[in-house]
Amino acid sequence: MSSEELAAWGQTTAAQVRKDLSHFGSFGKRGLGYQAGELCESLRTLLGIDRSWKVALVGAGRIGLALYEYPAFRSRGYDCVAIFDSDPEKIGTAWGDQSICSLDVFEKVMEERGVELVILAIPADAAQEVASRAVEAGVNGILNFAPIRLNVPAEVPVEDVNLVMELEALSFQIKQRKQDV
Amino acid sequence: MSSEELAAWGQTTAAQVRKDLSHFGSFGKRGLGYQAGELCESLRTLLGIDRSWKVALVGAGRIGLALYEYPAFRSRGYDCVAIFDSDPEKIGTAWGDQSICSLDVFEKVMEERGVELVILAIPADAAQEVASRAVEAGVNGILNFAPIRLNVPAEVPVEDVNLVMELEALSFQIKQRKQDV
DNA sequence: CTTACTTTGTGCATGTTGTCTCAACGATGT
DNA sequence: ACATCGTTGAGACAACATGCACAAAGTAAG
Repeated sequence: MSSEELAAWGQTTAAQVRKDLSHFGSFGKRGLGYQAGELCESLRTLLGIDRSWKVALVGAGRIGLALYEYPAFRSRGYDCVAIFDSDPEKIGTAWGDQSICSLDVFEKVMEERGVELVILAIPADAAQEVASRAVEAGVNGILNFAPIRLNVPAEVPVEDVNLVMELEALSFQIKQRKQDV
Repeated sequence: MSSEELAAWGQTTAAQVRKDLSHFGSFGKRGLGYQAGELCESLRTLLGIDRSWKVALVGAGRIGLALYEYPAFRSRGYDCVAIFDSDPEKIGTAWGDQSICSLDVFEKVMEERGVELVILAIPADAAQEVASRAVEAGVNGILNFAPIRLNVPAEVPVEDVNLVMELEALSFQIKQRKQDV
C-alpha cells in the first residue's frame, strides 16, 4: 500500500502520511510502499493498544450503560473489571457479569482488581472528587464525560468527551458556511 | 473579568485569550477587562448557539437512548424532534414524547418537522447510507458516532465521536509517559 | 488637570505544523 | 549488467499558532 492510498483513506496527503510515520521510524520500502499488515502491527505496538487494559466504569447511568454494552470496547481490549455508582438502589445489582459497587469501597476494589483506566460517566459536581480519588489510587488515565475541566497532576492523562460541545461545534460550522454563501 | 482570569479558567495564557477574542472583534475595555455577561452573549451569537436547533436521532439503541435522555442537550437548545430506527420491534414505541419512526418515512418526516441536525447512533455499516439520505434531504450538519469516515459533500459539516479512539489516545499517552520516566 | 495604574489589542519574534521537492533506493525488465 | 520506474525519507520552505512586549486607552485619585 502506497502513502498515496493511505492518504486517500485517511483524508490527508501522501506527504503528511510519510512524515507522520517517519517520526516513529522507517516502515516502508522504496518503490514498494508499506506492507499493510506489518504497518498495522507496528502502529498498534507504538500506540500501546497491542495489549488489554483494565477499566473501571464510574456512573451506572444511561451513558455508563451505553458504554458498558458497546461491543467495540471489549473487542479492542478494554475490559471493564468494575462498575461504581453512588445510588443505593443500584448498588448490588448486576450488569452482565459485573455487580455494581459502592463508591465507599472504591479504593479497595481499584487496587484488588488492578484497574488502570477510569471512565467517568457521572454528573459534573461529582467528577472532580472521584477523579482525585482515582489519581490517589494510582490510576494511569481518565476518560471524562463530565463537562468540567478536571484538576489532576500532569502525569495522569485525561481525555475529555463533551457531547454538547460537539453539537455546538457543528452549529458554529453551519453558521460559518451559511455566511460564506 | 480580566484576560488573566479567563486564561486561568481555561487552562491557557492571557495573551492567547486576547488574541483569540480579537479574531472576532473587540470585546474588552482597556483598564477594565471583559464584562462576563456581555462576552458570553456575544460568543453565543458568534458560535451560532444563541438559538435552538431541531435534531433528529437515528438509532434507538443504548447510545441513542443515552443521548436522548441527556438533560444538557435540551437545556442547550437542541430539540429532538424525531427518532428513527430500523428494528420493527422498536418502531411505533415511544420514548418520552417521541414515537420511534421507521427509516422508510425518513425523508418525509425530516421535511415535515424541519430537521436541521442529524445524530447518527447506528452501526458503521448503516451509517453511510443514512448520511447520504440525510444530505439529500437537506440536513445542515451531522454528528456521527459510527466508526467510519462519512463521505459527504464539503458543504455539510460532520463531527465524529469515536469512543474507542478516545480510549486508544489515552493508552498512547500513558505509554509515552511511562517511557519518559 | 495631571499623574499613576490597569488592561486591552496588536506588532514582532519564535516555534510548530503542513506542503513541496528531490536524491536515494529497491524492484523489474531487457 | 544496466536502465527505468515507482516510492520512500528527509531537507527546504511556507503557513500558522503561540508567547512576549508595549503603545493606546480607559479608570481613579489627588
